Amino acid sequence: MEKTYNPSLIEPKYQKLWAQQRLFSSDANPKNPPNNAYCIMLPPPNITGSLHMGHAFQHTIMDILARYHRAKGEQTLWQPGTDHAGIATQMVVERQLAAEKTTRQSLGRDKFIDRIWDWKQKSGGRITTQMRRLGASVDWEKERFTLDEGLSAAVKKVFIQLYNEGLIYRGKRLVNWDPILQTALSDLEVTAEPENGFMYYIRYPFADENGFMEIATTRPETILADGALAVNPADKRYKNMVGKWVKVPLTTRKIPIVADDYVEAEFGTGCVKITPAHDFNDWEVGKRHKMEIINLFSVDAKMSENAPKAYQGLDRFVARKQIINDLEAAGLLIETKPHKLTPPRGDRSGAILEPYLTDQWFVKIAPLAAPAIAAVKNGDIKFVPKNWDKTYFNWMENINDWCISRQIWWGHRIPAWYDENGKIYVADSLKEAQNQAGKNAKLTQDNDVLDTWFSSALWPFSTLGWPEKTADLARFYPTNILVTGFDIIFFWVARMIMFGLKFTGAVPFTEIYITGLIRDNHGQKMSKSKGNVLDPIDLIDGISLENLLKKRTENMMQPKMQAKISKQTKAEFPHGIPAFGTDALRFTFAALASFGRDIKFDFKRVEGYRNFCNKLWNASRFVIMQFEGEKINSNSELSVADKWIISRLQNTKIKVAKHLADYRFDLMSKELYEFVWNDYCSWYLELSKPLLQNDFSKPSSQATLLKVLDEILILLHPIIPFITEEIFAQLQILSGSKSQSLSLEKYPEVQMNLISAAAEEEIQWLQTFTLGVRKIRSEMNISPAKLLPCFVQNIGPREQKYLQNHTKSLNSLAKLASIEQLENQQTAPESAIALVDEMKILIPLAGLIDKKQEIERLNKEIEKLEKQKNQFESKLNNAKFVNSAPAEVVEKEKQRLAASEKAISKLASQLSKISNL
RNA sequence: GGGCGCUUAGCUCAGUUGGUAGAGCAUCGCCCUUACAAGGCGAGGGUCACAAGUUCAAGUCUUGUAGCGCCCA
Repeated sequence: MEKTYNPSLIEPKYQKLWAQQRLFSSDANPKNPPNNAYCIMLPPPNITGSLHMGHAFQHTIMDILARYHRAKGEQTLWQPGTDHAGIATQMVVERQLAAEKTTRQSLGRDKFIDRIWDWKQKSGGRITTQMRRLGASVDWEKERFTLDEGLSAAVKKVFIQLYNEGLIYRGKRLVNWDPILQTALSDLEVTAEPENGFMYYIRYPFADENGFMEIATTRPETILADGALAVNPADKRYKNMVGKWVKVPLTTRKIPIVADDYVEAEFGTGCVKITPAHDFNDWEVGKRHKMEIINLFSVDAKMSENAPKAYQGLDRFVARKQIINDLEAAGLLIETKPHKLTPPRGDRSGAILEPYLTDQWFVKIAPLAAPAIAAVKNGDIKFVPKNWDKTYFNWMENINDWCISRQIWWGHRIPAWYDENGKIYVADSLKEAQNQAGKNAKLTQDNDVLDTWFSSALWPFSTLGWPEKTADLARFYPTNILVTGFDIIFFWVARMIMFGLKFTGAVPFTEIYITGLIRDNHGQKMSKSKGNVLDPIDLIDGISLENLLKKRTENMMQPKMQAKISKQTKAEFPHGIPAFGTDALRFTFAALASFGRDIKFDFKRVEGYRNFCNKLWNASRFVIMQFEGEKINSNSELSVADKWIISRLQNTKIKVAKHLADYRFDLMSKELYEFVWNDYCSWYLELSKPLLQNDFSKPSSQATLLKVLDEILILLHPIIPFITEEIFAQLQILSGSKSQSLSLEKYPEVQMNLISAAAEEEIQWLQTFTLGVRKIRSEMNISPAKLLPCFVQNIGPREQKYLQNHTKSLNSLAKLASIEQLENQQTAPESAIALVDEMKILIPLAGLIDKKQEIERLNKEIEKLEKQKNQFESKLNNAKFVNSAPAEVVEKEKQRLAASEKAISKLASQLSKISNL
């Protein structure tokens, strides 16, 4: 084996091996009845995307679960695939067309869609390639795409059924309209951040008398489509105005003043304009008061023919300027004040959205939401951590109908046809629609496609072959757990639950693990525009500062930021990023996976876990070196040290299993980290060294070294599959066996009979002994290489036995020249002292240790013990404590007091002894 | 405005039914000891945001205050 762990030599090997051997096929381990199946659905990544830290994090977690359950012998399917991402994908290809100075319109619908498929062929699914680098043990043979034939059939079936049940309807509604993409968006695709804008104060002259009403608005261009002015009915200022009419500025129209509770008297002037066609609230008010509805804009947010001639064809913001000028000229503009507002923007295009009146398709959501709420309330589905159910309920209980039509071309085309009279026929095919409409009807299909999330909502069962009754569906559905981020609870999770229950009658998954969001080391969201993005592949392979800078500052939307980003990057990564390897990155993700909602990612952590891999690597080297040319005898009698590490191993397995069951991957990885580094490497390997020198204890040490390492590898394999696979292969060479892969090894069971309290007590004694000597050595500045003589005194039968068992080990661990026993009445030489329970360890000062220093050290130690003693004493002197605390707690406290008193007296007598010398 | 959450060592975070506050990194010593300097041995470092309450006992339970954050409207 190489002296240093080098992931780049290991990882490609096993990536290939796993793929070639089809080790992660979900057809392995089948049993009938299918009571041992385990299934995770990969949240299908967007095909335009690439693997980011969030993916890598979630994929690591899913992989740990998949590998663990597979090793437990369950028939495991981790279902991969990608999402067609309607708008995002269409934008990518439209941008290419723009570069070629053409448009999708001039290309035509069919050619455009062909073009997207071409693009998908070439560069789509970049994430799936990267997933292989991460070691994701998905079943690639089952990979699906949301526009696959089968999945498309499922979408159609669902649409038709919902339509026939009246749960999908078409209607003229205000929707969030993106004037750049020229499509409707669902509520969830809208973002709103505070921005600087203006509040305009405007006069509306009364129609039949002198004077004005004054209103405040942030959108003066919509004046032209006003349906009324409104005031609060309780507002005394305007009591007499209700029912009067005003002239709409810059038009010839007149509108009434109405009273409506919606108006807040304290806001602005207390009088607002109502524009039913261009504001969601106004739409409701308009309906209540039966107002005229004027649609002022065309699809690209320019003034339509419904606007006065002077403004027709103007962009909305140009029109706003013009209208303000005209109002001012007419003396109707009172003032303009700066104002913070939160305009709705499209999450893809960034355009300010228009509430826009169009015909759209909607899912009537309330009847679907009710059972989906119940499923979580009654525990059929559990959120992990539990608190997320509140977020879910909060949204589900206030849910609006879902606008599912999009005016784009890439996606599932809506299976609806219209005849000349506009009558709708929803059907599986044109032929079927024609059957419904009659031979003579001339049918045209709806141009729109469905929201991408409509097909993703079917993912857990459509990927398994639904609506066909496939074996996979029977075996793997309902799936076991969904792993995803809280940002898509509404977009995706809730909709899967609704559709899953509706169409399969069962929940799509029984647990939902909500991961935190990976942020940078300052807690900032990672984003291209902030220039703080880390690419998981760069952490694996490493990247030079130069390339990192290039990556972070290339194609910036705001070139201003470039200098700042360069500076930050140089400060954080002065030498770029070293290659840490996949395993180190995966271990880091596991260690970070606590239940917090934000995860600050510091690349220093990766370094630490890379070091852990190196530690494991070198420990394995040590083990392998102990066997060169030797047979392993696994039937020899175990030493106490052997029993101890095997006992510790059982405890570790118990804890690992518990943490996995609780989805506490952070605690799971910490447990393994500590066991491997502390118990196995720091103590057991060191303990084994003298035992390996002795022909009697050697065979059991060899066997134990190997057995424990072997189990360590299997336990760690779900987290760090590559390095463990490589070490396993090395051990295979040693033992001459020929297992194909570590991932086929059975997960080790806990063996309760191997837990030995006696061995744990004995080794703990040995550890305390060793630490006591080391502490003296270090505090007295004695070289680690110097072998020290040592006396022990006040020895009971237990100590007698332990000393007999471990003299060699103690000599080796504590670097002692000798351990001599003194009778209690014998006087020891002038010494530094350490205690192991009742027993004294004495290290003679002679020439090595400064007396003054030892006095100081003892004083410090006694002071510390006194402090503790006082705490125990004051507790025990408190009658209330003694009377009300459980007896065992009181007893424990008494023991602590006694122990500290004994220790103090021993140290104090030693102190006086050497002080008097 | 409604909902959810956070505040523990310099930094990043654990902390089980309340019972002597922990880890990694960073810091400071001493060591190239034959698995590992990506390492070994040892050390220092905390009024658990603040206040009140419940309790024999509060980082942990309750209420309030301050600061920060996210989601929804």
